[in-house]
Amino acid sequence: MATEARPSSAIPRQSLTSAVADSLRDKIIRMEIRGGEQLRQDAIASEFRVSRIPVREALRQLESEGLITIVPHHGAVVSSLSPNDIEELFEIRVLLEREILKLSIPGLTEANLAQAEVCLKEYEKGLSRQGYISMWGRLNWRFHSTLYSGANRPHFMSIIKRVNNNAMRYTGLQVYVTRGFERAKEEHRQLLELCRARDVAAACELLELHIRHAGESLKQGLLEGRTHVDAEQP
Amino acid sequence: MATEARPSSAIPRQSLTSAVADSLRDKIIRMEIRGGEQLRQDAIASEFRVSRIPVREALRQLESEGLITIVPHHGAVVSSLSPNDIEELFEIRVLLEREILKLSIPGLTEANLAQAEVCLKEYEKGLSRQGYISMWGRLNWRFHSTLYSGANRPHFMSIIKRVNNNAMRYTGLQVYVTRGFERAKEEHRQLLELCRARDVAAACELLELHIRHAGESLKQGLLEGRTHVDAEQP
DNA sequence: GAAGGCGGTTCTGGATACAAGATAAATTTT
DNA sequence: AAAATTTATCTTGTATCCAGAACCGCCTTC
Repeated sequence: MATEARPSSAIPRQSLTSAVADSLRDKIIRMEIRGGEQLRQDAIASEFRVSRIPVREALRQLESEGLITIVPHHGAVVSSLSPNDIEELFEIRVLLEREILKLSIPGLTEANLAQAEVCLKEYEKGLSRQGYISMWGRLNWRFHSTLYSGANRPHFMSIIKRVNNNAMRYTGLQVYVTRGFERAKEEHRQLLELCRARDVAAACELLELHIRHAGESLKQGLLEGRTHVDAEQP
Repeated sequence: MATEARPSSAIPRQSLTSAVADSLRDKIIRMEIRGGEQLRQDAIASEFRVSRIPVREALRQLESEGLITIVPHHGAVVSSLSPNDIEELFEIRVLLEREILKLSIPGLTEANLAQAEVCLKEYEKGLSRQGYISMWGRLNWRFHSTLYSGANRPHFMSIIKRVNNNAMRYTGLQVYVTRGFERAKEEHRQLLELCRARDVAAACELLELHIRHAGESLKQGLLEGRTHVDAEQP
């Protein structure tokens, strides 16, 4: 019987590997662990009060999600993205999310729209609190994915989620740097209204602008060196 | 057992985990392991003459690549795709590959074009042999990825590769069922010529048709239930 | 004094061993 | 004899342990 030795970072009931993976992913996305940082298996293991086995499996998973890079016999490093990478990720976002929104709008139910509305409402409350950046990222994803749910395209969603995960720590940053809350909020509301009106063309157009502009300003921020994101390696 | 190995080390070089992952991925794509089939850790481990640790890590990796599904305490199952899944994957392929081809053509070098030419030449030789289905898949990917290499978009490529991996076992099937070799070969040659002529619009158009038609006929094949093709098993 | 070996330390990679959950089978009970 | 329960067995999940590679400092040597 395993001692219920109150672990400091409590791991939920699922498999330890998944729990560790989720927790690490979260920390990376929240930028609690920065790009370029080394991930020591032993440190992570003892932090979560587990052995290194689940940690290693989690690292493998995160690697194939593109969040970290594993160099054989040297360890795992949180991958940091160059401005070019960022630009590319946002190109992909535009392409995929425009398409899925187009496919989704005809299938959106009232329940979906209401749920998106709830997300917007939660913005109001959550944004002033301390962890607002990560909160913003999470809400942002919930809002977008809700709008896409009418398409019923699980593979699309899986890829989009992955791309978003990779970009999210930087978008959070971008919002922080440019104080873009209000603008994003406004765009989201407009977007929801266009979806509600089933105006596919206008909604897709707005979404594209929304994503593209975010990408642009983020890339600018990176280029201006306002964050010491490591340069791309050889 | 495709492992040409002396007792001790079944897999040379790189980390065992990566090697196991590569080998398993290959077997799944070649349909040497069918959709729905259970993957027993112990069996895989003893097949490769390794312990279960690298196997488990490899399975995690394959899971996040979408090739298998891991059910906690129950094991890993090769995921099989429904006709709807297939259709969706091909939608994604059209979207991404059209875009990347557009981005790539201006940047294609003579070396790239020559390499694509080589792929086409190898078709001629390879296609009559026994393992032609997997050979076809591999060549197909090499040809396409060569044509996309001018875009310099690693993230695009990574996603496209992943989607292709998921669809590839079925495309092999489709080619087999419809005897589509000749048509595909012809389309590939046309595509190469259009790229050589830097005719972006026509090339993208042809690529879209190429992918879309493959998807359509494959979906048809699946719906007709002609899914039992014995892969090349000596 | 600088370059290059040389040993100790640390970390990752892999294997064996053990615990726990799940499935199948056999036994008991009604 | 059928259903339910318990037991047996198999498979997965996790921990502990060992081997080997990379890093660091020291020392030797030219």
